Amino acid sequence: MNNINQILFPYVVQAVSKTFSVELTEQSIQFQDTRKEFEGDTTLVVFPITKFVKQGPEQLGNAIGDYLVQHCSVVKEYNVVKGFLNLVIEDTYWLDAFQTMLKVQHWGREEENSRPRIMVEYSSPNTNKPLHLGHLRNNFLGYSVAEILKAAGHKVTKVQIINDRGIHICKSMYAWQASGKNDTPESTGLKGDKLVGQYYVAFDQQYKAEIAELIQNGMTKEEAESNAPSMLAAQDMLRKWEDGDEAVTKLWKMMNQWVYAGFDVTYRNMGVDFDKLYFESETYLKGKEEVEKGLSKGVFFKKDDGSTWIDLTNEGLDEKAVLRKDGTAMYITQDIGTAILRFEDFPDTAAQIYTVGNEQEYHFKVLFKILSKLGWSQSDACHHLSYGMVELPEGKMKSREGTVVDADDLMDSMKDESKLMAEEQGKLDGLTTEEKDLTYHKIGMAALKYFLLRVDPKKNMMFNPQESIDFNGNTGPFIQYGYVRTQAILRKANWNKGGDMVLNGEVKMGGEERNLIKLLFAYPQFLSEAVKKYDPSVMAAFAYELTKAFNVFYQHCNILREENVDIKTFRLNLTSLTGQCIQSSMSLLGIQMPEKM
RNA sequence: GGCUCCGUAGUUCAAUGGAUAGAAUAAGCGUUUCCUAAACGUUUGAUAUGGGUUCGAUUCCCGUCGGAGCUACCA
Repeated sequence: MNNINQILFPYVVQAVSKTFSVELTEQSIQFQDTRKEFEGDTTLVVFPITKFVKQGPEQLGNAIGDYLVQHCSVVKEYNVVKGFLNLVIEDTYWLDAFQTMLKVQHWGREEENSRPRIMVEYSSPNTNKPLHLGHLRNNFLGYSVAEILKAAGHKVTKVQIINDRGIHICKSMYAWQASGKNDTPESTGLKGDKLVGQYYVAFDQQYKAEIAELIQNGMTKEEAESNAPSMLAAQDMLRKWEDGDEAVTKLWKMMNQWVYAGFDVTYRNMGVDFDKLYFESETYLKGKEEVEKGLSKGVFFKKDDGSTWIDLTNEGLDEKAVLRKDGTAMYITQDIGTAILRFEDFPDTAAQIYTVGNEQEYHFKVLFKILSKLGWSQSDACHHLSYGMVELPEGKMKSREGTVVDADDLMDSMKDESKLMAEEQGKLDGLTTEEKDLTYHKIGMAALKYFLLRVDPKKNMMFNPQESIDFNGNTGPFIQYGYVRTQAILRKANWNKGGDMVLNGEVKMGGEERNLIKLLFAYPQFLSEAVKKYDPSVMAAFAYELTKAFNVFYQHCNILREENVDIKTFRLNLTSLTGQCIQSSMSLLGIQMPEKM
């Protein structure tokens, strides 16, 4: 409910109480924004009230409207269409609201650190494969939700779990060693993650070939899969790694370094960062400990074969294994360890948000239940920020079929495209090469980030490499362009931010200005909805609506050419605040604004 | 088999149970002697299907059809 509706609420209650002697419940008073084809700023839906008052909707609407115009000073006039009471609010109300917004330091945002700490986990890629399109959605989402929570006043810690342990790492290590080539990122000129990824693929190919051969020699598929020499060698490596074998550990460290160095480049390009990293190689033992503790408390139980389980059948879930019969840790074991370690590292953490694909919804249900049974009450507030897949026209991305869209390549091509377009327009003449380059980057990333974030996170989305990313319409660059316009005007006016706002009552607002003020005033409502739903697309929609409203205003109202000084000042202030809010809301999506484009 | 999610213009996305289902793009037409036309205006075009609840259903419930995912001592 926005501010104006909060003001109106008691008057509506009064109106019904005084005219009909009926006390309304809170639920029966429903406001919504007035549709633009009708006159008004806000609309009371009358239907729910007809249940309490025996009157036709139109009659009732008129009665309430009359009362509001007489008793509530902000209501200027009203009209009733069917069961909808459209209320026109006085201009002075909006002008006052505008003044209030100008006085606030960062309009729309809450005071920093005024709300409890929330930990946001995102990214957490497999170290064997370079980052791809799906990771981009993950990273942009996680980063954006963290920024949104911050803007809403939360302390935020951005974390990532590095999956640097397990058989998959050993596969690449084995393949690298077996090739005997001693390739390094330096010797090949490849990014470290790309190089290691190649060896992971090489392993897979060799493994497949071995299986085929073994099957031909009479083995069943299952036998072949577990007896292929390369797999045996990788498993042997894993054992050695767990025993702390020096040579294996050294190789593991070296190859992990390569991957991280490669990822760092990609992260910098993406514009995301982390406050703290957790390494699976360091937390899985913690997980085992916590499971042992839970076992003695009776949270878990052992089966005859020695494996450890939890029974969640009473919670509507299944039994779930948490330790193998040989006592080794599983995926969920290390997640338990990591979660608890984080609660211990940051005792003021109210909740953890996990940005992980929706195929793991079951996993997180189980994890949160386990944490709760282990006595971590914060787990009730924990949230799996589940997002849908990014699909290609040919279906799912499959590395085997070469349909993986590489994150680095995609970001580069976005930048190239924005460069092409900018050069065609020639509006960046006069900037240095570095400035131009930065601008291309900002525009390309805006197109990509906005494309991935404007969609409801939980839904699968379609990405067509050839057609999807646009620079016109409902896109990042469109919004950037709106911002650039605001800045161009302010530059020409020699506008100092926070310059004196001299508004006298004579200022007559047009519909364009009014709409802009209404939207700006709604910023906090959009933000709180984005927080509630952990949904950046809410902010994307806000930035887009705001930019559209500004463009209409720009098209229809003179700003610099306005002769009346009061109106000109008013419009410059409006331009300034709009620019500020566009920048602010887009920064919540991790999108930066260029000064020119 | 069981469970979860999804199905909206040609296409990509919107819509706390509310008004004539919004945008963008594509296609057509128009706007620049004037603050950046990556803009603005305008025309055409959609709720998979059958029931139910409701004053009112894209939204909630049930069935059918279609798509995705989960249901590992994998991660």
